[in-house]
Amino acid sequence: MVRRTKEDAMETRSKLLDAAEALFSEKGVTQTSMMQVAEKAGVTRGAIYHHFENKMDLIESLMGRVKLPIDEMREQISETSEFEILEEIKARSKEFLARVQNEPQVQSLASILLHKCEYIDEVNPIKLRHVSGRNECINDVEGLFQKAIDAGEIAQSVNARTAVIGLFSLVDGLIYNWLLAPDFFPLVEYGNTAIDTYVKGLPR
Amino acid sequence: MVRRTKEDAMETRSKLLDAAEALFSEKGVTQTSMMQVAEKAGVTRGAIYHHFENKMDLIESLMGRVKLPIDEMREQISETSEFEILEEIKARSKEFLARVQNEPQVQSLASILLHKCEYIDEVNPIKLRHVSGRNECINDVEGLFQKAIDAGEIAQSVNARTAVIGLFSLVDGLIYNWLLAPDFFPLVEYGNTAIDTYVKGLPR
DNA sequence: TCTTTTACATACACATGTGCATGATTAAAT
DNA sequence: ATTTAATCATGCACATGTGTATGTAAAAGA
Repeated sequence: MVRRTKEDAMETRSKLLDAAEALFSEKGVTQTSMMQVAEKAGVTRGAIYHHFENKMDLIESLMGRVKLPIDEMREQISETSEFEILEEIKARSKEFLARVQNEPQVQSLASILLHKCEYIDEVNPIKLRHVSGRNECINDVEGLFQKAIDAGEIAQSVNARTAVIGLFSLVDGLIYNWLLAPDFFPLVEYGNTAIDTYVKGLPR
Repeated sequence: MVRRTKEDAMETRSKLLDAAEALFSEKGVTQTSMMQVAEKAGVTRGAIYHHFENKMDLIESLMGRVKLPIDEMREQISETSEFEILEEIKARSKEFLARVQNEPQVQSLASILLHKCEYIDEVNPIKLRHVSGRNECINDVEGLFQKAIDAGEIAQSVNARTAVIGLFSLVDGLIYNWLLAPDFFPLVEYGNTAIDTYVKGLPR
């Protein structure tokens, strides 16, 4: 194969990431070999090891090129207003579900994160990205809940941290179960109802 | 090694299952080799292939020897009463959480199911056990919610199926996140509050 | 134009895992 | 007491995957 231009190189890199993303989300991370990724991308293994150090590095690049819903949620929350905070929280949570359902790439990455990889040790970049992003977002939303408490939208008896973890678990669980069998229920429709139900159940 | 009695054989079989359970939940299914399982059990690979066909069969036996919370939930639901149905649902859900938190073996299996294996194809016995048990349980609890609607405990506007899926997703999400980092929050305490909040939010 | 470097392809060495066949010893059956 | 069969241990063949070293042709740089 001849040497390509720099733009061509970026294209092969992109094709490699696309191939890996598709194969990982379809067959699982450990069940996919570098050989298969290369074949799907139309190159040889040599190309992969030129662009990436190893499979771990490939995964990191794969996760890094997309802004996941959890990251977007944090940005939007930082510019939230002082009124109708609970409505804000609900809206952000619903957008989260919508992105997973409607954006194929987000769906693939979520599938990899939730079902197609093994969380082995703390060094695993997949787990790191998942957990760190989650923890920071939980802290942010906990702040929102506290503001809602201070503003009197919900009762003083509510513990902000408990409320966040319940909400996040609900969202995670919805996505988890939906990805397990997407035909089983409509994510956004059922999910939005569940979010409304949960928030409505918080003591006033 | 000398030939042992039949009881000894069952003990080695049991030791193999224990070793596999510990290693799988610790390092992941694919990252654990038959060699490592054998070593941990104090035997050689030959012993494994005498008792089990392959790794898949080993996993099936491992999952089969324990009654998971979801199975117990179904049994208890079948003998439920006609009154205070919502309380019944809440109680069963909380028991579910409590078993995961308090019983080490249940915790290990839940960890394997949620974090330490890859859901590849439909033939995978792990996925099969997880999904089939869940679907049947969801159907049962859906019946319970319908009874609660008919009994006037919650409004006619509630869709039983939507309500179940929300509740199950909440429970799954709580366990999922707790297993990810058990020190992050107390499962039973926060989980019970979340369950109460969700059920309380259902329209009356 | 000449040199260097990039972007891969090719090939090799090595490690690891699986499945099975075979062997050895003794409990269990007759 | 003899035979059978179970319970493992041992060893081999085979496949698969990884990482790297090397080769090569063209783009990039001087």
